[in-house]
Amino acid sequence: MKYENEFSRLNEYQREAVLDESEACVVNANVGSGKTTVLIAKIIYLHYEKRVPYKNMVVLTFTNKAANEIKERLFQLDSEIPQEELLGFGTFHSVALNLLKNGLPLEKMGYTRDFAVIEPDEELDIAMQVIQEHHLTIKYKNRLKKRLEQEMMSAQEGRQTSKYNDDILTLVSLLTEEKKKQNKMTFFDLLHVSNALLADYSAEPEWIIIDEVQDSDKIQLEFIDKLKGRETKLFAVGDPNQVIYSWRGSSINVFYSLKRKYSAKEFTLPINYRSSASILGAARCFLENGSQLSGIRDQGSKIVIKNHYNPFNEAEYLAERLQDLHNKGAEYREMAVFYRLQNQSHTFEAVFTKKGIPYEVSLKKTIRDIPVLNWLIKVLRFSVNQEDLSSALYVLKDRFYGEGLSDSMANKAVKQGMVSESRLLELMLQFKESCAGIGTGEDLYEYFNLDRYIRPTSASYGEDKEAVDALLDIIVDYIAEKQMDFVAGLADFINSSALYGVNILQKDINNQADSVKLMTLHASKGLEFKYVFIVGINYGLIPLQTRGFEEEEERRLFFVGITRAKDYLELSYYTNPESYKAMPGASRYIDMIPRQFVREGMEGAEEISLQDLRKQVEAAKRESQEEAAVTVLKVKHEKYGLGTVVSEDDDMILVDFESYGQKEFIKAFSELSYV
DNA sequence: ACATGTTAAATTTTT
DNA sequence: TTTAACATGT
Repeated sequence: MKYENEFSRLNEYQREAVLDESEACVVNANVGSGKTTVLIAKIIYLHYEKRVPYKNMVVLTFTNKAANEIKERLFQLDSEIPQEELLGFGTFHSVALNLLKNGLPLEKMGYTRDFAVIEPDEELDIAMQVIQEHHLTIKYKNRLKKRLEQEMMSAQEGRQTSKYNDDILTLVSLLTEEKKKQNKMTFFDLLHVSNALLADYSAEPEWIIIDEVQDSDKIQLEFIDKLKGRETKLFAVGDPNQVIYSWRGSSINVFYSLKRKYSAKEFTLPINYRSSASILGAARCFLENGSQLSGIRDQGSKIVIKNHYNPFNEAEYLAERLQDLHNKGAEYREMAVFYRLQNQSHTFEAVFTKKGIPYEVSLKKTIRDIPVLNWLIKVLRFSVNQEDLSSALYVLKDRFYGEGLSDSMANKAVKQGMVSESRLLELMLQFKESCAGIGTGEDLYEYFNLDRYIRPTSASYGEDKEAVDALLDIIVDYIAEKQMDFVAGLADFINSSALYGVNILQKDINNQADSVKLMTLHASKGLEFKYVFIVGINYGLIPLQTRGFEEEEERRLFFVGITRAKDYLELSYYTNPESYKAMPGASRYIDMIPRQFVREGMEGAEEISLQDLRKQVEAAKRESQEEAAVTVLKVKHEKYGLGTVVSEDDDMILVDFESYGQKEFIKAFSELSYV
C-alpha cells in the first residue's frame, strides 16, 4: 500500500513518536529534525492504520501555509478526500470559524450564524466611532490598537483595572456590544467566543494534533483545553528553542506546561538533517542550557564572517557575491538575506534593482493595504449586511472614493434613513434584491457604477481600476466554485479573505520565480535555504536594544536565523551602522561562535583570528576618521538640515548646522546621514 | 488659544 | 534621541 512508504523513511526516533499509543504525547523536536514529517506521518498512521476518520481529528497550525502543506500531503495519498472531512484541519482561527459557522450555539453570545470576520483595522474604525458617539476620553489614541489588544488580553486574565485614568474599560465593553450588534468578530473574538461556547458544548474530537505548539498563546491553549474531551487524545510537536513570539503572548514554558497538564509522554527528535556540521556547531552556542543538538552531515564549508563599512557597502558587496554564486551555477532561489528590522530591506532593494538581481521581499500585502480595495470591500460588506453601519459610514465619508459626504450628511443618510442623500447608499441597500442577474465581475462593476465612484480623473485611476477588476473577478470565481447563492457566497468570501488573505498581486507569491529572498529573522522561521546571509550583526541591532529588553528571545531569534542555512552561512556587521539603534563593530553573538567553525575574510585559506579582524576594523575606522578630518564631512539631519562635522569620537559627534548653529549628538542615537 | 513642561514609547507579526 | 500626545499654566 502506498501510505506505508511514508513510514519507511522515518528514523527510529521519528517512528517511535508516530507509533506511540499513549493518550497524550508531546514531541520535543530539534530544529531541522523532521517535525512536519512526523506530524504528517502521525495523521496518516492514525487514518490508515488506526482507521480514525479525518473528520474526527482536529489538526491545529499557526499559519495557513503550514495547514495547506499538511492537506496537500494527504491529497497526494487520496485526491478524493471531500472538503468537509477536513474542516478540523487548519489554523486555530479557521478551525474556530468552522465550529462557529457549523455547530456551536453562538446565539448565546449575541451573534447570528452569518457573522462577519473583521481585521484589526476595522475594529479600530468601530472603536473610533464608539469613542465619538459616547464622548469617551481615551488617552494615547494614536496607540489605540495596541492598547485595545492589551486590554482584551488583561480582560481575558480577569484584570479589571487599567493603567491610565480614562474610559478604556467602558470602551472595551461598548465595543464588544457594538461588534455583537453589527454581527462582527475579530480574530481574537473567534477564539474567545468559541472558548466560551465550548465550555457547555463539547465537540470532543477523537484526536487533537498541534504543530509548532511552542507558539501558542493563552487563548489558543484555552481553545485546545476546551476542545479536548475526556476521551480525546493529544499529539503535539514543537521546539522550545524556537520561541520567538513571546511578545505576542506565547511563553517558553508552554511546551512543558502542556506536558504536565495532560501528563503527556515526551519524545525527542534529536537529529538535524538540514545543516552542515559547521553551521550546527555555531548553532549549539545559542541553544537553551541543557539542550542537545546532533547532526549527521559532514563539516561542510566554514562560516564566513565579514565586516563592511556601512549598509550600502554591504549591499554592493552582497550583490556581487550573489551574482558570482549564480554564475557558478547556484540558483537565486537558494539564497536568502536575513535582517532584524523591516526597514533594512530598502538598501538591498535599491542596490539589487540597480544590479539586476531578482529578489523578493517577504512582506504581506492584504486587501487593506490597497486603499481602493479597502473601500470596495466595505461597499460589499454593507451590501450583504445592512447592520454593518460602520462600513456604510466609511464608504460614504471617504474623501477619495465614493461620494465624499460630510460627517453629518453621512450620518443623516445612514442612521436616519435619508436614503435620497446618497445614490450609492440606495444601491447598497437594494443589492440583495437586485443581484440576481449578476454573473461576472463586470456586472458587479456596472451595478455599483464604480467608474463614477473610483475617481476617473485621478492619477491612480488606471491602477485602481485594474485592482478593482482583479478583485471582482476573484470574487465571482470564488462564488462560482463554491456553488453558493450569490449573497451568501459574497459574505463567505469577505470572511475568508480576512482570514486567509487574497493574492491580488500574483507576482508577489510566485514561489517558482528564481529570486533571492529578503526577510526579517522572524519571517525566516520554518524556511530553509542553501545559502544564508545574516546582515547587520551589530550590538544594538542583533540583539536589538529595547526598553523591555529580553535577551533570551533575541538569542533564540538568532538561533532560528542561523539554523535556516543548509550549506553556507555568512554573517556580517558594520563599522558604521548609520542607524541610531546600532553600535559600531561586531555584536557579542559573533564572538560566541567558536573559531574552529569560522573562516574569516573571503579569499585565501589562511585564517585570520578574531583579534586580527578587530585590528583591521579599528584600522578601517581610524582611516575613515582620518579621512573625515582631512575632508570636510557634510551631514544632513531631518530637523536641523545641512551641516558640517566639527569633531567626532567613538561616542559623540559635533555638527555645525547652517541654520541652527552647533549641536552635539550621541552617535548611537543621532539620525544623521552623510551627504 | 497658546506656551511650556511631562511622559511614554519606539521593534519583531500571524490570524 | 526623538516624537507625539497629554497635562498644566497663563
